[in-house]
Amino acid sequence: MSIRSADKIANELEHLVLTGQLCNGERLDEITLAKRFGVSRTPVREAIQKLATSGLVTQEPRRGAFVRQPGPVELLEMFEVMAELEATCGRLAALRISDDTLAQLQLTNEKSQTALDQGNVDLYYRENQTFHHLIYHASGNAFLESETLRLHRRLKPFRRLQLRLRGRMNQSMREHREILKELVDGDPDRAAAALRDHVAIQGEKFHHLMANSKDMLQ
Amino acid sequence: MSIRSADKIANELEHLVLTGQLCNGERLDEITLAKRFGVSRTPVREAIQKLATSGLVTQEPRRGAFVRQPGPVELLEMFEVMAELEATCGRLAALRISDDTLAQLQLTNEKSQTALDQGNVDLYYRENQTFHHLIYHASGNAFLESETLRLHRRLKPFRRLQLRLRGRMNQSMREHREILKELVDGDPDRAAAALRDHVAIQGEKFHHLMANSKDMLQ
DNA sequence: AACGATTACCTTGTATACAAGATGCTTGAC
DNA sequence: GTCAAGCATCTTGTATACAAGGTAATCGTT
Repeated sequence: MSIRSADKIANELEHLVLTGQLCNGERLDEITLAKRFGVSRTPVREAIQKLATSGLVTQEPRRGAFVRQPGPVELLEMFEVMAELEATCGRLAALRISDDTLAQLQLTNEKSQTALDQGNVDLYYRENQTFHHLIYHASGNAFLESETLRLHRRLKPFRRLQLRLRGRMNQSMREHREILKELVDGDPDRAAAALRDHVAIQGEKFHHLMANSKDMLQ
Repeated sequence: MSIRSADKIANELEHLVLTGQLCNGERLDEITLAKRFGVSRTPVREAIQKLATSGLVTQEPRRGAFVRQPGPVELLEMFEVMAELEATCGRLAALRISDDTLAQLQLTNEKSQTALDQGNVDLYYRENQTFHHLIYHASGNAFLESETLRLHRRLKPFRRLQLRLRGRMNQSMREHREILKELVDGDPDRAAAALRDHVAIQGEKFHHLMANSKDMLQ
């Protein structure tokens, strides 16, 4: 963790946006935030600009920064890209993954199954995340890993929602086992396809969610 | 163009880094840069932080920001990701591209051929860029387009070098024609493969360049 | 003479002061 | 009563002042 209060504030703000405590379109008032965090405007400004470059807020000159939640179209686009990035991770991982990492994936899947049996969504969610992160890392491409992590992080709040759909956790679990199987077999194309489908389905499920409650994220 | 001098300075600095006028490891002194641009430290700081989030410089607390050119390994990793992103653009474009855009691609390729015949590397480079950007856009996924453009921009200085290798322009031209053919045919997998190979070759060529002149980028 | 500690200076990080543009309210005219 | 113009106020953008930590040089000791 950095010492810079600007960085701490950036993380705080990011969390507030991602968890929806700062709603879409809301203006980030520098003075208000400065008071809230007990600092001057300077670190707040730096934090806001950091969020701006990662796309969580838009800046209009002399008017301020506004929270910018992606709309339905952009979200689907992001899931589409996410699917491809994960597919790529899977393709490379199939070629490069170590036995040790395969064992970790196996263990993670077993824990996921336990969580599923208990109906523990939060635990499943965490194990699910571990599963994916292990694959990113197993790609052996640190740049790919960081870029994929970045988008994963960005989609986190939306990804989480769809897990609560009826039967989605079961389906997700089956997909994870399929993915692991392809990685064990070392088949790059099939691993890529399994991961692409797995993530694409998340996008579709999310689409369904949106169709049913348009204003959910407002 | 933004009015904010911070943004202008960020663009200036980015250009200086990408063109190598600010060398790897060099420290970005806020005071020096402020004098150089005729402003105070504030906009310079904001500009530096913008570069930091895009990975062109690293920041060490209380020590400053340092230019960070990617090393050989990271560059190859970036080319690997670039190849996949472009492949994805190609896959989607094969399904979604309009006749109008196909015509533009055709025109661009003809101009490229002219440039090649004249041995005009700069012109070929520009037409090459247009060709790729058209495909990004034709993917119909604005998020994918912007992410791909971002990485394209980041790799620009390295991509450019390999065009000067003997025979590379001719090979590149053939690959472009192949890509266009697959897009006309509307075959997503073949279009994706053609683009992936095209970019992967750039990475390989670049690898050769590096092997021959290790200190080229210092 | 070499090594270490202390100190002075320099740089970054933060706070505050100032400048300039945008918003919104008030006031006046129709 | 309504609309518009002007002005007050508020916010952002920039400059400067202050605080704190890091670097390096110097001085003292062994």
